Amino acid sequence: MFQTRLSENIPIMNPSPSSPADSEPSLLGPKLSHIANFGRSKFFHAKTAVYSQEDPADFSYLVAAGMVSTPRLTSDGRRSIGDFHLPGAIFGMESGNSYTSSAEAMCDTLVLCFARDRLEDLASTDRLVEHELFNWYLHNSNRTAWLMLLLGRGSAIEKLAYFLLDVAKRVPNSTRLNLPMSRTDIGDYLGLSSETVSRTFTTLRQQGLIAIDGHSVLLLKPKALSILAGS
Amino acid sequence: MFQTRLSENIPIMNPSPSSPADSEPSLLGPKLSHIANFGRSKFFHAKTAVYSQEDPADFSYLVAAGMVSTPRLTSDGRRSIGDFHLPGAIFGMESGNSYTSSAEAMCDTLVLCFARDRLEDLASTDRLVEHELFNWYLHNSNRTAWLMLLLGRGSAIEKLAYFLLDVAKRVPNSTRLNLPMSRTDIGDYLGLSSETVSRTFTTLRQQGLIAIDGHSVLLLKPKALSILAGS
DNA sequence: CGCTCGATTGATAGTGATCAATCCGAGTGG
DNA sequence: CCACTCGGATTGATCACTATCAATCGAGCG
Repeated sequence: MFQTRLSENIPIMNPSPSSPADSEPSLLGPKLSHIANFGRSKFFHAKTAVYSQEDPADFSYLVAAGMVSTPRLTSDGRRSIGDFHLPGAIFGMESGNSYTSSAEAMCDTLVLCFARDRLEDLASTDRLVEHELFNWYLHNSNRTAWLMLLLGRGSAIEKLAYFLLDVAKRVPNSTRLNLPMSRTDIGDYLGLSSETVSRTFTTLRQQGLIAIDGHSVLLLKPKALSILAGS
Repeated sequence: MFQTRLSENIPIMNPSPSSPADSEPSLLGPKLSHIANFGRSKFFHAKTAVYSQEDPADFSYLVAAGMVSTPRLTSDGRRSIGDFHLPGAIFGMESGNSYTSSAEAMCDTLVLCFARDRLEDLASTDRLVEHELFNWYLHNSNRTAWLMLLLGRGSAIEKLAYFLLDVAKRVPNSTRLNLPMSRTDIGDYLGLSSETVSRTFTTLRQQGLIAIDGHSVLLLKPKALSILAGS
């Protein structure tokens, strides 16, 4: 039984609604609802690993509820988080035979699991699967392009403003965000030290743009934040 | 006639060799040789635009010879180059209806051109096309993940060492690289100012790792460079 | 020959990393 | 129920790196 307390404010993905294939792309990104039909659900407690870097990449995953991060370690000990995957996001697809990052549940998390060869077969035979996957990748490459600009050129405050708005965009109806990850995790995502993340949060709080209560962040002035974020 | 002087040392893509579909992925990345059969060739002189940011994204492109950069401008005037596309690379695929970056030929460049709807039809009907496209995207998301780590955490010298090796990896048999782009372009790719790029080049030269002659760079100690790049 | 644009080099300042010292909250055991 | 502990968060002080401003150089070109 999966009756575990899921992190509040992390919405459950709407379970495979019979929506038409070419529904307009929502703010949450292209839906993977058709693909979802073929997954096997699997539950992970907070702070447990879904898989580890270098493991054979035999499965891909779709987040149904919760949050998964994909941290990557370099030989010299530096750490980078590829993304924080929210409900509706797919992760764990690799071009090589082993995972190039690990994946861990940030909070209690439910995922759908796909055997790699089976998903490849599906994509070859089921046009809808292929379509959803490809749309997802196109959408994501767009997101990462802006993130790269931010990583290379953005200041700490711009990075954090962007981060908050980006998360807000991906969870529906929410100016109150639950951020179960640590400051270090956010820093490893944005290319900042945990101290700078902390300092920048307080700056935003002092400017009245956000309110912080533990791991819950209230966006008080989203418009001002989006000006800071530069779009 | 396209008998124009192409930038030296920028190799022509091997024109659709009748290699099997599942040939091992080379260092240059997955081949798009099957897709190439369906493109219409088009030539661009150095420093001319293939398309502009905001234009309707009706075509995708495959580089046959030369080099194309995809710079992106923010509302506040900052600039970021998504990638330098070398022979064999595909660019201009968008999830939305308009290009989110522009594209310009760095040197005299030959591309193959694909109408968007036609390529989508092809991907739906031709399994090989779908396979090549998807492999290409998986391969690329891997590359961008490492680039993001570099952008967020790397020092100027690490970034430049990585950049040189990355280009070298994508052109065959070459420790002598032709870099037709400006220092500013390299900086906008790596998140550095043009001055820092220049200074870092001289540092690498003074350390005997590279030799510079105009826009041609000779990699004298690739091994030392790869240690610097951290992989 | 002189113009122009990019590259290089120099000097300075700003931003964020780093090192270090509390602080806080949750979990633990008495 | 309360002291204790431990990991993460916050705040402070300092330093290194790179952006920025500025000057010079050099090559290509009219």
